[in-house]
Parts: sequence; C-alpha cells; structure tokens
Amino acid sequence: MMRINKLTDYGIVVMTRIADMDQSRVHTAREISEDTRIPLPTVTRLLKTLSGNGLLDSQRGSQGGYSLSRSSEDISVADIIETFEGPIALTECSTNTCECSYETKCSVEEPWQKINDTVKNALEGISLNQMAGKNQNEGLLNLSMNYSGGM
Amino acid sequence: MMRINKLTDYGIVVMTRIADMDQSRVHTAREISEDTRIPLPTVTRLLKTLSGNGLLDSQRGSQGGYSLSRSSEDISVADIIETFEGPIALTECSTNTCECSYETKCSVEEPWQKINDTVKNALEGISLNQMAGKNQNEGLLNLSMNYSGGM
DNA sequence: TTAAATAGGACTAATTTGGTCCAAATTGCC
DNA sequence: GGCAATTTGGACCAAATTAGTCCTATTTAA
Repeated sequence: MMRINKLTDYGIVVMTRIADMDQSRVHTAREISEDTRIPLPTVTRLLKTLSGNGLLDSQRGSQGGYSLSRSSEDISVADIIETFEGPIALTECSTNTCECSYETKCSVEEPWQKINDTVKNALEGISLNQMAGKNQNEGLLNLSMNYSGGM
Repeated sequence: MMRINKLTDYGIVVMTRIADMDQSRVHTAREISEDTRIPLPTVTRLLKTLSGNGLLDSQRGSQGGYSLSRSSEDISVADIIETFEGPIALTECSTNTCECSYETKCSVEEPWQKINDTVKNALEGISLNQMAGKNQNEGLLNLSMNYSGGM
C-alpha cells in the first residue's frame, strides 16, 4: 500500500526517541532498545545504518554510544527515509534510468518527476524536531508546500 | 525504495494509454496489451481491477472491451494508486489502527498524518489528463499544494 | 587486561509481489 | 441456436524483497 519499509519506520521512531533524550551524553543501543521496545539486534542494525549515513555520531568502546550528528531541526524525515531506502523515487521513471520504451516517447515520465518532487518536498519539510515531543506539532501547521514547478 | 508497486505503475500506464485512445469506442485487453507491450495476462488482470474499482466501464461479450468511466480530467493519479494499493498511507501510523504503543502516547502519529495528507494531496492534484499526451504538461505547473493544515 | 560498546557482514525465515493460467459467464453475430 | 470473442473470478506458483538474528572483529575507558 505504498508503505515505507518497516525498518524505515523503526528508524524514524529511533531517531525521534534520541531527539527526545538528553543531548549532553551518548546513548547505547541497549538503552534505546529498552525505551522503544524494539528488539536489540534490530536496533543495533538501525543505529549502524543511521551512523554509517551520517545522521548519528558514534563513539566506540566502553562508555560509547550514539548521538545526533546535528541539531534535530536540521534533520528531516526525508533524510531518514533516504538513509534506509535510497533516493526518494516512487517509480523507475522518477530516476534517471527510465527503461519504459512502451512508446517512442514515454509520456508519463515528466509528470512523474513532478509528482516525485512534490512528495520529496513534503518529506523534506518535516524536521525531526517536529516529530519529537519537544515542540510537538508547532511549526508543522505552516508546512506550506509552496510547489511552484520551478525545477 | 518507497516505490509504488510495479502493477500500480503498469496500471497508470494502461490508464494513460486508454485516455489517449479513441473515446468513442471500447478497447480490448488484447489491443491494450499490444499497444503498451505489457503481457496480455497481466493487462487482463489490471483491467479487471480497474473496472472492479469503477475507474473503467466494461462491456462483456463479443465486441466488448473497456472504456474510461469518466472524463480523464476527473480521474486522478491518487484514484489509480488507491485502486491497486488501498488507501494512501506511508506507515501504519497513518491509518486508524495505529498499533505503536512504544510509549504512553505515540508522538510520531500526528506528524505522520500530516505528511500523509500532503502526499495524498499531491497525488490527487494530478489528473489522468495531465499524464496523457493530449494536453501534455499543461496545468501541471501550477500544481500548488496549498497545504494549510486545515484538517 | 578486561568489560562494554560499536562495526561489518553473513545468513535464514517470512512476507509480499509479480505473473500466469483455468473455468465460468456474458454478448454479438451468423 | 450455436459459435466466437470477451470479460469475470479466483487459484496458484515463482521470484523478489524484507525482516530479523547472529557471529566475529575492532575500539576504548577504567
């Protein structure tokens, strides 16, 4: 049903949780697992992916753990989704390697690009900060897509 | 990668193709298969689904076939997607049956609703007419999401 | 040196998706 | 009335994707 993957969903939950935590120290996989009730092995993998893609900073060794790599205002839902699923593209057509040679010129290609940009804009417009409890739902109301076809 | 399903994609291609055809007569599965180069059994199934959900009218028997149930301006991309994938919902949270009891109150639920509405609006804003060759890309530029959080 | 962490990757099970096929019902035409 | 061309409905299997777990290596503080 045009869902994002479960792991991506979990990833957003985990990031949201970290954003809600004490920013002055790092947090271990175990701690986050207990908080979110997502099984430890899965949380471990999520954190590795998030850290590997630069959304989290990691500190190895004893007393190590994870922390946000930048302010929660500067991390968007799109960032997290792309970390787990790659570039946001609803169809093959939206990527640069459109294989649809049904006709001489695929007429749906260009509209799809627009649709995709719109969705992408929407997801880029939501920050982790807005997802987290802190300023819950503030700033979300003037989400204002402002899509003026300029790309 | 947060893709719509292949069958949904095909469904849009098929609908677009029909919108480009002579509206004064019906078109058979075979005809559409040959035009789009999508295998006949698959086209057959797509057409059944589209017809079952009211996007196409069907006429059985000899000389039968399919035709748009309403004007291509009145059919949106969202209509087609929902036909194949059900209600547009990026996460479980977006539906009414949110099972996430990670915390006393799931903080990501409300933001997800907003995100989802935005995506949905985007897809509802694109008509089949815009996808088809006719008025190709006209009207698409002022897509203007106009999401003012009013729901 | 040891314990507590992350890093990297392999592996399997579960689920979803794509694609095909068959038999039944309907309709126009000869 | 019978035949041929269609849609309808549903079952079925193969392929691909996803979810989840586990093992071993590396790093670091105490």
